Amino acid sequence: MVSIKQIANDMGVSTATISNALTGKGRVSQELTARIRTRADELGYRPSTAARALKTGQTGILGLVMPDLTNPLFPRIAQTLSMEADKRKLGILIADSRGSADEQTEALRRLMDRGVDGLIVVPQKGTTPDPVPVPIAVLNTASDPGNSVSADHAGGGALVARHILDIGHRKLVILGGDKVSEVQRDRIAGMRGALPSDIEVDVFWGEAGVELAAAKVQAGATAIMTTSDLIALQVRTELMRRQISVPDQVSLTGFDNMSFSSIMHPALTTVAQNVDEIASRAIDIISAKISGDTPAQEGETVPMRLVVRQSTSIPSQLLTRRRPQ
Amino acid sequence: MVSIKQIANDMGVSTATISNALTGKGRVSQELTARIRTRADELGYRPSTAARALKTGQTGILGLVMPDLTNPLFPRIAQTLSMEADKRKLGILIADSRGSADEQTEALRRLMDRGVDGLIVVPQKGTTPDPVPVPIAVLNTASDPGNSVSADHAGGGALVARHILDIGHRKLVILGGDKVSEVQRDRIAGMRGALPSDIEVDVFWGEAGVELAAAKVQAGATAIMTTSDLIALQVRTELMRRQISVPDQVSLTGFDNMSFSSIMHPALTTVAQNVDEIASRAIDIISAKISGDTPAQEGETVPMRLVVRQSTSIPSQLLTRRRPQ
DNA sequence: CCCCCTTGCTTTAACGATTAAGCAAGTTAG
DNA sequence: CTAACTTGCTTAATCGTTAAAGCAAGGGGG
Repeated sequence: MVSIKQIANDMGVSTATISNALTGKGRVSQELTARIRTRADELGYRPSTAARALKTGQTGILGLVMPDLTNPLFPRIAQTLSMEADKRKLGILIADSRGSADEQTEALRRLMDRGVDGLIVVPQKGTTPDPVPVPIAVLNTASDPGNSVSADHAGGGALVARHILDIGHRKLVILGGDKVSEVQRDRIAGMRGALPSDIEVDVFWGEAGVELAAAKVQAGATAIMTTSDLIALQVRTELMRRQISVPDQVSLTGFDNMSFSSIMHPALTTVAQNVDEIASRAIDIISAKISGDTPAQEGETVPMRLVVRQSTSIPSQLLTRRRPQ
Repeated sequence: MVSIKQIANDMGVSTATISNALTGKGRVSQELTARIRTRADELGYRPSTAARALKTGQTGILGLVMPDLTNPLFPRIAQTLSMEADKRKLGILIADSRGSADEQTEALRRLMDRGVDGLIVVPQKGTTPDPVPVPIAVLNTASDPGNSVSADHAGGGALVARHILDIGHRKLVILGGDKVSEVQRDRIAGMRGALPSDIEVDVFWGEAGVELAAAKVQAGATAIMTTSDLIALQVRTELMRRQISVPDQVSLTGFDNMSFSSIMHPALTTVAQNVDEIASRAIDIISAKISGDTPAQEGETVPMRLVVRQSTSIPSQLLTRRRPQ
């Protein structure tokens, strides 16, 4: 590995001048700067991040903590984050907070020990990450007071609920996955908030809820809104078992626009997060905090987008009533 | 941040002794070592990875390069890798080689610049990562001469083909996603290798292949084997459009046992990778290489596992022929 | 003509750890 | 009793970079 010292010897100048020329700081003549740059390239000089980190106290590394790396959203977040980080010459060190809040604390500690300049944390459901001595951006949901940026989950819930109302459904089921998740609670709160009080609606949770929801359809409900595409797919399978057709007999919606939701049958109406925008803002926020600025937009949410596909349609009663006319 | 120097001053000994006591090297009395350890804990001492990296030339960081972080397998690889790495006190820096071979080279360079001790690379389809001056483990497939560890994709193909044969299918379709992918080519080679020569089989590729495969079913084929659950789901949707039922009229198989394959309808017969084992071996190999040892098992494959679900069954001709008896 | 400022470079001291070499005291062997 | 070794510590150099401070030479203002 060629160091600044070797370039200095090679060119007969001091290491300080090399450093100044390469970083653009200090005072070095244009001509010498150019020569140094050229020579450094020729020699294949690559600055030692370790030395730089030691001297400046900055590693140029961001820590990313996720509750479960197998979360289907993780890849998309990781990818956008990684691109945005590249642009700013930052690296991304990942850590899995696997299941527990304790593991989350452990993960934070490990990343801190590695000297990360900042942290991006998607908290465990129902937890608040411990305070840390480095800048942190929290990706959760608006109702979390520590939230730095997130999708407007409540708004997304409202979007899908209004869609279901608009096409004529009046007897609905809402199905959530995990009551502990603030995100899912916000989604459901958004749905409920968009429904007038004369709409009949049941809310179920978890695995057991899948059957309850299907049963409710047999008792007259015409639409099931879930908080996740994965749950929607499960419901779809249960409905199939009971020979209830989607969307003819019941409309079905998901959340998050996962890979399979456009290719399953029927293609699933869902609500998409603008993951790019969220990741990009997260990096903006954390970068600003690292530079000591007050980040603009901290705490704001990013609108969600309704993706209407074939799993939702006008309730069959309306159709049959309409047809005779 | 408390440094070794401060502990040294605090306790009236030299920094070398602190370092020796804490790392277990050199010669320090048991008693003093214990005292130093205690005091270091009290003061909340955390070694500076930057200083250590600078002096020793080792960062304790592994680079993970994937062709597409949104690849559904990525989360599982990342998670297991991250757990195994934790055990060995290693960190994982991620990089996306987004699409092109050039980007892959770029990603490698970025990670190298950060001083990673080793690299784990899932190469871009049809490419070989450039040679790098650090230990590298390649996760691809057996037919890649540079492969360090991977699932036995050909073996997996053979497993699923034999299953289809066993239950009585004689006219088959194989459907691949991308001809450029060595992984998919190996899977298909494995399928074909397991089929006797009197079996009728067509091989199609890509988007267009989905319709061709469905058409072939209408022309008498009774089973479709795909190289990915995602493709299988697409086929399933196309079959539904043509009112061909799975598995009554045609059996369908996927690959990779993705999140949705157990909950779609019908639940998909597929072939699962032992991702844990692969990730764990990858870390073993890279760790061995970093320590200068020759890794055991390099180049070996990990067996795949057939997961039989409802999407495959005895061909209907056999059933109808059998029933009258 | 002298003082002061600017420019362009060098000197020097860090950052926090590791590690080879050194040294004093105590131990063992012959 | 002395030479040689062991034990337990210290000294000092080093990894590669940055940055404050210093200094010589040239230029401009009064």
